Amino acid sequence: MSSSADPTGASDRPRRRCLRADAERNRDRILAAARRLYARDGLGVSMAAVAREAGVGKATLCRRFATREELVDAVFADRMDAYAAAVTAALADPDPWRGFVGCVQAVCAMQAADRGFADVLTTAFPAAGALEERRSRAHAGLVELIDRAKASGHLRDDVTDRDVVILLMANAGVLDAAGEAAPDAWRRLVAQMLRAYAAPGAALPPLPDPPSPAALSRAVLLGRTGQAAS
Amino acid sequence: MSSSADPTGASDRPRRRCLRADAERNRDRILAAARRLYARDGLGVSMAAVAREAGVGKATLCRRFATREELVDAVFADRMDAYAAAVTAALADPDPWRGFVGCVQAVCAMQAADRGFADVLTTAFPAAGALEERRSRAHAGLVELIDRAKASGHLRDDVTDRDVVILLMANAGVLDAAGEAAPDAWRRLVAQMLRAYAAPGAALPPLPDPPSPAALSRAVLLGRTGQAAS
DNA sequence: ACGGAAGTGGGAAGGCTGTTCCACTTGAGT
DNA sequence: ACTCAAGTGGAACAGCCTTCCCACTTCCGT
Repeated sequence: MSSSADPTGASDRPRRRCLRADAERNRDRILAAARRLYARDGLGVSMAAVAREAGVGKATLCRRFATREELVDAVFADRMDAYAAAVTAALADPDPWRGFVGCVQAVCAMQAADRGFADVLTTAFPAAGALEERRSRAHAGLVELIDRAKASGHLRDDVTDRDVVILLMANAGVLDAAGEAAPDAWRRLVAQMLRAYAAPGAALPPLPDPPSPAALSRAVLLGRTGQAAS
Repeated sequence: MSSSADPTGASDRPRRRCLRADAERNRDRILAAARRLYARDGLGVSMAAVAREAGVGKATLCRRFATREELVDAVFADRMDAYAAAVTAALADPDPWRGFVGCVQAVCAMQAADRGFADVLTTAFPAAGALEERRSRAHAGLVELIDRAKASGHLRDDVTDRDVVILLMANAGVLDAAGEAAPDAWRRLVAQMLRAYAAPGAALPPLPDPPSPAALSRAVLLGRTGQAAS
């Protein structure tokens, strides 16, 4: 034990110092299963369902991730990185307004592609370490992006980063309510919102068509997929 | 029995022909309790909790309202009437654009005042008879209101009734995510959205201040009150 | 190859939910 | 007043979730 190379990394990490090979494999299976279920059904999925999907016992899941928060934290770390990357890419755009528009669209698209991520973006957990740290880093970039877009004159002066946070919350609501019956409703929301943000004269992407009346009323009639509100 | 006056009305109604006095009282207590709980916590409240709050047995509740849908239908009938009334009042305004703005604000305020109603507006139940009928009537008025506002030149031509439905969904999402930490965040969303709807030159209400960064991040950190998403 | 420790699954316990049944109470008509 | 059906609450049931424990398996270092 003293001469081993400790292949997985530092041994001074408080928990999960060095997992056995099969345990590591199970951990990955759990993460993959959770990612799949969360993306489809949101964060409400039960721990038991994740264990079932992963093909491991409930005890295994509970030991590896003591709380749902820990699991969520591990599952969405890379998604949060993608968020930060989108902000960084937008900052690299020579046209700040175009960067801002693309960034907002990209993040909202990420929410649409992953219901769990939509929840995560607007619902953090107090103790969620890694996730929270990444989010705040991305947020700082967003503030910078907004400042530059304002300076360019294409983003209205009274728009703030909180407006974007509110948009993310709103988008989550649309995704939740529209569900699969009107999977593109969110695009309409985002386009309208960008129109509100834009200073007169700023270039705007074309407004996508709204969902058909039938699709939207089907969405309303079907209601939120699971939980019937709550 | 043959000569009784049947005080409550027609005896040919399929269900609930004529409740005994104490039963009627219990029914009212159930409705009041449900109204209270739904307004505070949304439609996710369990039937058992409603029965507990009303001080009646679970069986009584289940007999009176066989399904959650039936209960919701009865509870929100009057709220839906208020919605229809808001549309009617807006139609009576000589300035269609002002009527439209006031109506949107009023309905979103109703959502904010009653989380259950916010859910109901975007989540109908297939068999919800009375409620659904009222909603569609109100919606017809909304379409009329939109047409008039467009004709007045103050509402953009490409805005449709589906945009308003999407706004209601979005608003529900903001209320859900912002919770009590940022109880006015929805006003900002609605104001921005109206800015997007407005044709150049249309009069707009002043943009309310966004929530403080602290309040909003507290909201994000606290997360959705109950159910943790889904 | 082998022994010990790390890791495993399933079952038990305890908590929710919604539903159904049944012995008792109570209101209302005569 | 008296009676009987309408109405009641609580117990019992089935189903889900989470948590914990324990006997068994599997890996890993020597």
